[in-house]
Amino acid sequence: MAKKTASKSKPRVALTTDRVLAKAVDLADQHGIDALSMRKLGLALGVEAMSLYNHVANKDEILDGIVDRVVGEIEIPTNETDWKMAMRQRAISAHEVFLRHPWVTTLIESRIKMSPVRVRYFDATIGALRAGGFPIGLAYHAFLTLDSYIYGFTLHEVSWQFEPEERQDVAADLGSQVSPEEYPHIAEMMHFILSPDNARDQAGYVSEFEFGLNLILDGLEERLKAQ
Amino acid sequence: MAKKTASKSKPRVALTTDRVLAKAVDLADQHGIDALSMRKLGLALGVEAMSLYNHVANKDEILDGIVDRVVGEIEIPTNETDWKMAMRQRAISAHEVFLRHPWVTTLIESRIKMSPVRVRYFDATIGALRAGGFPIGLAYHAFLTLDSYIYGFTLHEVSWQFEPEERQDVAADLGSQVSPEEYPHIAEMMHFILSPDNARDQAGYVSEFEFGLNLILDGLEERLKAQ
DNA sequence: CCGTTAAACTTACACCGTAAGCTTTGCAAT
DNA sequence: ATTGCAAAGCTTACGGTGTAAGTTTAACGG
Repeated sequence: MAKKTASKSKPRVALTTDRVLAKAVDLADQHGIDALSMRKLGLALGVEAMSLYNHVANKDEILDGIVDRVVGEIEIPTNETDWKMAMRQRAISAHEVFLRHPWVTTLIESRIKMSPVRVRYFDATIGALRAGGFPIGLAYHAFLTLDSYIYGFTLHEVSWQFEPEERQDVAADLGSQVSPEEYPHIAEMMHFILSPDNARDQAGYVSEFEFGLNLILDGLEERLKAQ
Repeated sequence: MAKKTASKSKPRVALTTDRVLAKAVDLADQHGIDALSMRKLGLALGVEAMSLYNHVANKDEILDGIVDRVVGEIEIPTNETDWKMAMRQRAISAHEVFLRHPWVTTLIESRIKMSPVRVRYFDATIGALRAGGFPIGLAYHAFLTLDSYIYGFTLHEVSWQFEPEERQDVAADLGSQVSPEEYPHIAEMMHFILSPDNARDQAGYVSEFEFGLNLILDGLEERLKAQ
């Protein structure tokens, strides 16, 4: 009963790259990406910071890895539906995923490392457009336009997300700086945003996201027909 | 010749908040936003890091300040042209400014502090849309859609900007990972992007930016008519 | 039972933002 | 001209960061 089973105090549950990345996503989700440091990540895993380097090369690899994991959550277009439906589903899925992991939007564009996950995502998207009759040039433009909108909108959205009570403070702070005489249009817009008329569409930002999304999809359809 | 005019070695050219921010923009432009530290900024101004705190409260105030300066470079819509022209000019101006200061795109959405500069920018934009006949709700949606696209596209663009020789390496690296059999659409798209056919439109990304921009503007016009 | 080896830990370094306290500078009032 | 004082500089220090280098521990195959 000596060595083999002794000192059960530390079973050492075998760290893996996967467990490291999963915990990193957890921490980022809970405390924001800035709070993700090697020491804190180690702590959360019951390990010293330097031990992490046995499973990842450096912090950049962790950032690449967690972005990749999240991108993997986005539903990939299938060829079973028409291109417009496929693109809408993809956009909405991406939007949802990014809202679930708000820190990704600020990170994703700075992580240009290609990975199988992202390559597959790109390929499926372009493929759905090509299957819908888009020439390659138009498909490329369509992809760029859609993704720019998705990232841009979501980035905007997560940056301006406040807790309900916070929202009042922010509005008040803004209101104090913005005299309605000097900036009538801002005042009008703020009034509109905070009005029940606008709040009625329940999820708030959701319908706002879909406004631009539908607009772009309709526009693409037109460009496609004009070919 | 004693005290008063002696020791001319250090004229002490009087640091100001303005000089601090201007130099901060310079440093960010030259070496990226990550290289902007209080110590390096002080060094560039011939001053110790802590002296900066006599002119700015903290680093966040510097970040807010330099974003504000850059936003101030964007041309504000005037009421002399129709809304579509005004929006196009604003978008193109913003795009140019962001390319001049690539670090801003990653920073602007995390700096939600309102300032006179930004308030004026918002107000002028909404104002141009209202003057063009947009109801407030549609103006708000139009603003959100356009800005999402502008930020999203530019963010994408600055992240994927490479030096000419680098471009080859990246393409090669990507090519090695992407077998044309496995990912035919990616391969096709890469071929298209690198082809002279696409490179012909000189500035490359410019026409790509304007594709989506025109698409959105046309779509907004349609929505406006449908009112 | 022991040697190998993977994976943990420890220490150390250069950087970061900034709080607290000290020193110099230049102007205003005497 | 001298002095007083406030503004704006400097110095030191603390707790944080990523990670290079070296050391110890634990698990497993022979």
